[in-house]
Amino acid sequence: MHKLKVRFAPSPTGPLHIGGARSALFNYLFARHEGADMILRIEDTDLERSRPEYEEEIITSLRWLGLSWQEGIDVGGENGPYRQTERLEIYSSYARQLLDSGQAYYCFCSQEELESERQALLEQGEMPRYSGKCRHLSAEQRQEKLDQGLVPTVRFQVPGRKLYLLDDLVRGRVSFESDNSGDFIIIKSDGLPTYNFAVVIDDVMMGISHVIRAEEHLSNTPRQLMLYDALNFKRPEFAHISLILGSDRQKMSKRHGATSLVQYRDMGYLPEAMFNFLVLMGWSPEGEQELLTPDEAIKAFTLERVSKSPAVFDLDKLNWLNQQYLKKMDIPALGEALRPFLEKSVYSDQVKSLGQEGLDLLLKAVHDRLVCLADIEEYLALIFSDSVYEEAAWPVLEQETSGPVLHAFLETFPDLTGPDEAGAFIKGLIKSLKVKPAQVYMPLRCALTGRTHGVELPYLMAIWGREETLRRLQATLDKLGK
RNA sequence: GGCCCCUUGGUCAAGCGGUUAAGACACCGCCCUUUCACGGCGGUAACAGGGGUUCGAGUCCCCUAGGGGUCACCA
Repeated sequence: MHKLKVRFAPSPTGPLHIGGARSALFNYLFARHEGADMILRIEDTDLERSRPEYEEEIITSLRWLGLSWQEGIDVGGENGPYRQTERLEIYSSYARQLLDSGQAYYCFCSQEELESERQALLEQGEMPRYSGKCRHLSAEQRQEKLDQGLVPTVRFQVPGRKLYLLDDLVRGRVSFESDNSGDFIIIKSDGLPTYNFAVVIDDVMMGISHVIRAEEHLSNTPRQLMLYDALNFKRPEFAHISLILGSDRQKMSKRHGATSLVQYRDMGYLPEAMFNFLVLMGWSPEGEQELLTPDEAIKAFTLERVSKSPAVFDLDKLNWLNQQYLKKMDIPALGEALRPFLEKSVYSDQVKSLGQEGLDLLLKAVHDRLVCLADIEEYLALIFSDSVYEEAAWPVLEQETSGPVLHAFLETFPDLTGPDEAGAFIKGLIKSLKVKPAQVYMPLRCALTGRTHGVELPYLMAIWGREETLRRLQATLDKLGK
């Protein structure tokens, strides 16, 4: 029994998409669970759209997620090269083989020609597929075209009336009729292979045992099966996992918000949370566990438990997961994770002036409330900029009991050293004034921040110190005219 | 339109012939913390429809409807 092997084979035509990340992740989980190897291959045969910087970005994204692979573009391996544009001789030699055995032929039809044929068929209500008119060109005709300077494509000759069966590891048995597909191009006029051709050859040459990919490739699979047969290749196992949809049940796209992994990273989602979230999209472990470490996911992952139906991307759940992971961090780790966000903040200078002690206070104050790291900015605004009063703050401030409370605070608030003292002071105030806690906390909060929600007041006071705390209070009192 | 796939609460989902149809997110309520939040407890809410098969169907089969994917010299 050969060692099992999987691959993730993105096109460097854009940043790594959520869906692509999930495909990569499932390959990774399968590989780790089975003790298989994983390959990272770059499918860059679309010269127009492929860009080296996307290749970099995709690798960065995969690493950020915590994935690793044994062979591939950046780590090497004995089945390279791992970039398709560096394997062109391989594809041509197999194309040659199909040409020689009569299973493929040169096609001289121009793109304009093909387009108008397609339109004509469409108008007749027929389905658009290649007519096969270059199929039977004689050697002379072929030479004539070549002499005219026409550059041909190579088309695979699809066998007629043949049933192709696929026993997909997640979808079960799927069958296709060969007649539904016209002769398709395997080598483009620029000499590069098309996806369906290159993917088959690479998967075989690289010893891939399991092709785990998104469902959008399911209807490509019959064409690939034809190629496996024509080339006398042994087929790998296939597993087509369902798509991730936007909230309107359409394929995820820009208008659904952030779709790439780096965007989520930059918003301050933790890789562990993203990993956990993605694992739960289209797969579930036995039992009721929702929070999974990578090792737990690896241990539990099997293709049998992969869902057939598409999953809608649920930002609420991601947020919840992220918050869970954030809360699990200790203060130093949180500070570390938050550092880039603090550095690029408009309040970065104020944060620096806080010193280590003040920073720790700040971290403790926001620890339980952050949903994602980028949220820190709104808390920094709360602390470092003048109050922006929200509508709901005024009724609180205008309550009958609020005036006396605020004045009492103003007159007796001491110079203090930490949040515990500040908390004790507030409690004392409640006692001496004989009012309900809410009648002290809420007006104070509104007076100091202009908001009805926010971090713990004692922490705020400790961070500000006496002078700043009272200045804020006075500013609000001035506004109230009291 | 042809072909292919999918269909359990708003969302993720468990279920693989017999269950009061789990759990999680979101939402709502209560409690805790003498504030907001965090946390705890509880609640609302689902087998797309119709035929079969079976003693018995969310689970198996067929049809209908809905959704999605794909039909490129893109992958």
